[in-house]
Amino acid sequence: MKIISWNVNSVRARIENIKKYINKNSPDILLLQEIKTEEKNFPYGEFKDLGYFSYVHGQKSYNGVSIISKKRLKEINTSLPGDKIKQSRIITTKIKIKNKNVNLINVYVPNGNPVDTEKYFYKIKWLDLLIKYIKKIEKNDELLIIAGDFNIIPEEIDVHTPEKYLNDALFRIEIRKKYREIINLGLNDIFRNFNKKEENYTFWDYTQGSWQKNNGLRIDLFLISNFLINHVKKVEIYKKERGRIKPSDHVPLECTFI
DNA sequence: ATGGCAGAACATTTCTGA
Repeated sequence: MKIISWNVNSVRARIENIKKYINKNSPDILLLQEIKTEEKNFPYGEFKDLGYFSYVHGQKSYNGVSIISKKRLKEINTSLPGDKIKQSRIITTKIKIKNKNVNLINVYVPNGNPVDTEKYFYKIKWLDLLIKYIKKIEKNDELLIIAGDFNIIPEEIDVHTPEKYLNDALFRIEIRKKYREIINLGLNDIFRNFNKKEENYTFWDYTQGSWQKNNGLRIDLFLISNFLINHVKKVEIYKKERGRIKPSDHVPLECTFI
């Protein structure tokens, strides 16, 4: 089963690229972030024509997440318990892997810049609530796949110029500590189980020729429960998507389960 | 150097993003 995570930076602006990607790669489930539209304007028909069901947590202009799936899904949830701001940043469902129930969580974590502003404090709060949510699921002995745009650079090798990001909301020590808290709950940045090398990025800024210079960031991640590690066949960053006409600034991250 | 580019909308300007 191939699950992919992709911050598309507007599902409507990206629809032709997404359709081409689906036709070529045939993922079972797509976790999309930054769809930038409300449900009423979501291109349900385009996905239906390709044989997919769409589950959407939309918002006008900003944010928005969705799950696109070949199979019909159940138990869709679109809220992060305790979040009072209610931006559209999470959508979850339950799937089966190796006959076990797995909570599949699609996230678009707040960016948090500029630091020490309301936006930054919201990011901290949101991560705290996510940690609580994970703990609750684990208390019930259930498995987890959390994927999406984390807006966190896990380590120095995940950014082209770490020294420039020391006081950035994506890389500040305080934020990386929150990230470590999540990892310490028994989750694994599964891309790193397959690839330890630097310069593996999932995002390149539109400006300053970042793509041409490979000035990227690795901020899109699959975090999975320990039990699931042995059931992952492959994890790949589908980098070529960034070189297309009218690309998103993020590329798909693919995780294939046996 | 807070710019650069891209997308959406109360749209020819402002906001958000990372």
